[in-house]
Amino acid sequence: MKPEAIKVACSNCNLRELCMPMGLSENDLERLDDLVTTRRKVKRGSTLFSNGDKFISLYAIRTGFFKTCLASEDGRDQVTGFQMAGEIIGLDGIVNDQHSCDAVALEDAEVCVMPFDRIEEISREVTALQHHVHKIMSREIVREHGVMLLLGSMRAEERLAAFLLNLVQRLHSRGFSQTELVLRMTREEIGSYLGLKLETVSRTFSKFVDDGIVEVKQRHVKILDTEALQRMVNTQPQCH
Amino acid sequence: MKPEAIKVACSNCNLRELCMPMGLSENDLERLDDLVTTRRKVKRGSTLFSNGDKFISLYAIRTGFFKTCLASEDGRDQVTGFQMAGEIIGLDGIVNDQHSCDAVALEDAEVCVMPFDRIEEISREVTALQHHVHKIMSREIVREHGVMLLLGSMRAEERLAAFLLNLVQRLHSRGFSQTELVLRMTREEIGSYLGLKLETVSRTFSKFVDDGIVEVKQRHVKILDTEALQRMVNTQPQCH
DNA sequence: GCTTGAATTTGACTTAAATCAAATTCCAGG
DNA sequence: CCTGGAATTTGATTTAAGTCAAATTCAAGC
Repeated sequence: MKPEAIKVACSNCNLRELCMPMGLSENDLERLDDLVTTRRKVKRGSTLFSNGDKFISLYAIRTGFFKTCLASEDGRDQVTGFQMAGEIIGLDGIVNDQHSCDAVALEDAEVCVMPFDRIEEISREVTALQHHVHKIMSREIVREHGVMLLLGSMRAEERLAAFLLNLVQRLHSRGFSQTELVLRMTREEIGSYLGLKLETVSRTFSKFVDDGIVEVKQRHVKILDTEALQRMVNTQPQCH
Repeated sequence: MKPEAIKVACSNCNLRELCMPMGLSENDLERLDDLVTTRRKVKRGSTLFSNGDKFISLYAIRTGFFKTCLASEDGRDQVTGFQMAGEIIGLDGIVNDQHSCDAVALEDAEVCVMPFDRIEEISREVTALQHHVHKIMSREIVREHGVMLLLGSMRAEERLAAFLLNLVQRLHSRGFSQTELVLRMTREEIGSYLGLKLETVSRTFSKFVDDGIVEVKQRHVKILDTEALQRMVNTQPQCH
């Protein structure tokens, strides 16, 4: 059987509660199955879409891990987010009918391709989907507000603490450990996301290790003191 | 005649091309007039909505100037954006049915109140509106990407240059000067948005004045050398 | 199992921006 | 018109993070 022939069905996808609206009728669920036309595999290191590409579809990540990044002409580079299974990628393309960032797979990945005109079409009929799409976009806006807070007002340690907590929290809601994780990205990519140089990221990891807050073995991180990380994020740098 | 009795009509609002979809039939235009239930005046310094408020409506700014800001419990504060006439505010509230930031008027303002359930209802019937809503949200996502780039990788001068260029550009598209503007916000608010302290903002303004790039008289700014500002933003700090 | 280049860590030093402090300017309200 | 508090500017100093450099570890491909 050729890969394309495999029946793609959201209705029995195990990520449904992550990427699809809940509490739908049988009938609505069937309509949603029409959303995904195909699946697409993306090899580690290659791009799902690039800045300037025509925008046609949103993508639901089935497996794998992505980064999205902005690269301005002059060589400035900014990772704008890391996305994992169940998350939706490509929203940046809607405004101008073309993507405005690159989506790069940080490990072999597979995505569900959802043509946006279909999303809009079915949204008009299935209210729950319509609302869900709005929520997904709003969630992304709120997430970015959080990143702005991080970049605009936190110190290096606080940024890395917030980053680690965010990652484990998302992994945990996908059934993984609350305390252990494998980083899919380099120190440089973490740095780009957090507005820090890779050396600073490395040093901050080392400091956390010294303080007994985490164990780090390469990309393996074990969090020993979650509360210490939370205190860092929630506590305003002491005003003496 | 009581204020509420004034007929609210998007169909002949002079901001239509800014906040509403283009190229609608007569019929569709009439439907859109149902979007705005009331208008609301917001005095300078008071809030349109606050973090935690129940989310009911989006707001189209008719007149005035707003800032949106995040205030975490610990006193950290981050201005996430400045909004002017024709822009839509409140998108952050959709995900969790409550607002996650404060919207504060920086000058006396008036907004069109658009209950979100109506927006969704009419979106189902008027395709152009549906698509327009998606574009507005996507635009906000892309704008925030730009802010992340700014906060994550630019130096103070570059940030302020980008900020000024963005402001005049938006003002210009509303019919104002390309070179002169009145800042509606304090140095501290600019600093919060740009991830800088107010002293740094002030110093950077002074430097621009010394360099003959702008004239600054309090909140009045006259841009003398737009290209110099653009070069700052577009040029990666020299790698020697 | 080597080898080679990439990723990471660590150290020494520099620097941009923060901090602290004081002077000045500007309005808004009496 | 005056006055007091907020906003802004400017200076002196400190500091967190960046830069440059070198050593080390790791992992992929031969």
